[in-house]
Amino acid sequence: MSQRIKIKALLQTTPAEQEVNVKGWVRTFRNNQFIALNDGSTNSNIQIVVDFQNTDEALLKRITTGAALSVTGILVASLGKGQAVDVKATNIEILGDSDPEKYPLQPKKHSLEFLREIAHLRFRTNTFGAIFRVRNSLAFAVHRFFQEQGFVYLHTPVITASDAEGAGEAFKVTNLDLNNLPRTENGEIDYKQDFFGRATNLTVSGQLEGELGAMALSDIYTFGPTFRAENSNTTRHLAEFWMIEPEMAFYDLADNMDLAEGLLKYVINYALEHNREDIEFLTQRLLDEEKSKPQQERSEMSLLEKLQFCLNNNFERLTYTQAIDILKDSTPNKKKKFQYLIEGWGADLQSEHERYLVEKHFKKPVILTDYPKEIKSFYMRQNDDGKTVAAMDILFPGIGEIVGGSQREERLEKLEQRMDEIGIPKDELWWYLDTRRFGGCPHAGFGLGFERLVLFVTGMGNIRDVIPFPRFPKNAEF
RNA sequence: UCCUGAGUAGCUCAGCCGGUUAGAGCAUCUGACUGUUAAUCAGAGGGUCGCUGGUUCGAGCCCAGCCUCAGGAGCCA
Repeated sequence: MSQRIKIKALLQTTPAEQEVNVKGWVRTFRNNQFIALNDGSTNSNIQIVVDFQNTDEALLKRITTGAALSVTGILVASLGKGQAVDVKATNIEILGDSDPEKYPLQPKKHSLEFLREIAHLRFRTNTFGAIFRVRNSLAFAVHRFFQEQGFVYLHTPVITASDAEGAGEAFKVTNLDLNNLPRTENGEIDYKQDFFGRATNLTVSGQLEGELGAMALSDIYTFGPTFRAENSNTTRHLAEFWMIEPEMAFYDLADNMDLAEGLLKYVINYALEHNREDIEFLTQRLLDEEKSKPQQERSEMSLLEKLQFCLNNNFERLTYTQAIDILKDSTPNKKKKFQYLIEGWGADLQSEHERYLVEKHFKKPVILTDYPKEIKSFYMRQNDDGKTVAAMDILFPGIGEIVGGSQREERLEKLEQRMDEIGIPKDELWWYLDTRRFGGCPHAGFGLGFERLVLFVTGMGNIRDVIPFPRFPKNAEF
């Protein structure tokens, strides 16, 4: 028997009456004669032609939507119009039956909400097949980008003890008997008796540990899961998500921005080159979806055009102060259309303001820099004006903040002074401060939310649809 | 967590002013057809109307609480 060939390769093979073997899952079985078989290597199916008059009827009955088959047959030019080649089956083996009365996927359009409830099977749809092949390419491209530039992939811990980073609510990690918690004399939980001898949690960011690596290896990046116990119920947040966090010694803020912009363009370009078919499918999916919307709500560019536009244009770089000036003079601010009106310098920007800048004013990705220190983290380098820090946020259309980064404060005194002001315990972060004591140097880094990147490249609207098994409040199924 | 909307067949949805036996399309099953492209044609089966309580002679429909989902906001990546 012939060796199995994947459908992606088979579809590119010239038919010459050769025998082939394909394995995959039935998408549809039409007319008792035509099987659309898919193995996930591509969204396209191979059409299997069954000689139903000379095939056992019991076998035909078992060729149902979702069943796993091994088909051996002859590769021929198709007589039909929908495809170039067919496999004329000579032997069909049912590897796994699929009860059609119970199998939830039908050969029809399903809502994303329904598919989210059957996340274990949604990979078998065209949309999710495309999404997860694109996600795979983007992940691979991230590694390639950094590896090509000599960055070291550093694994930072998933379990951490520091609760001092201020990056959001953390999930507690404990081994204690929750029904019988040991208490101290004051009645507090006695974590000394816990597994690590202290309170621990799942990491909310690998940045601080990443900086330690950069202070020896020069350029490092992390790429791993991150956890936030925030009760966030939005299309842009997950309780478990993947983050890419590079840290670079001897980089300033401008170097940092160049790297981030370069990374985003590199990985988008990689996906366009390697997942053209999937991105074209997702582009069409979006166009079909928008047909039901009124004209004014439809996007000006298709997904494909948006991605290409992103590659061919420089991201707009401006300071927070410049952004405030633009927003203050903007029509929605003057006409009081913003829910939060921009009155002056110092206010945090709301989603509506970021959207205005990115989607209405500049109509391209925007990098905002030099925010007021009050609204940013303690580790960001203070600028000479005494008011702002060397921070940068990259804002993408439809997504909002996709990257958040900064030049890090390398001056021990300035860092300690800021920690005191905000009330961050210096003793807990003694190891972090040590890097400023022993050979501290200018350095910078950023965090890129991987799912937000996948959201942008696939054109999907809900972050829960671009990670295989999303974790969010009230949901940890699968 | 807050605001808004939704929850009726496996899926997508309709259901009038509270009134008799809750409907459609698709899917499924049975049969016909056999080069189909979400095949087509004919027929059949399929319901705890999210849950709990209340109002009423009578509730899918009204009221209260809860649960879940979606969109927006906050937190952020």
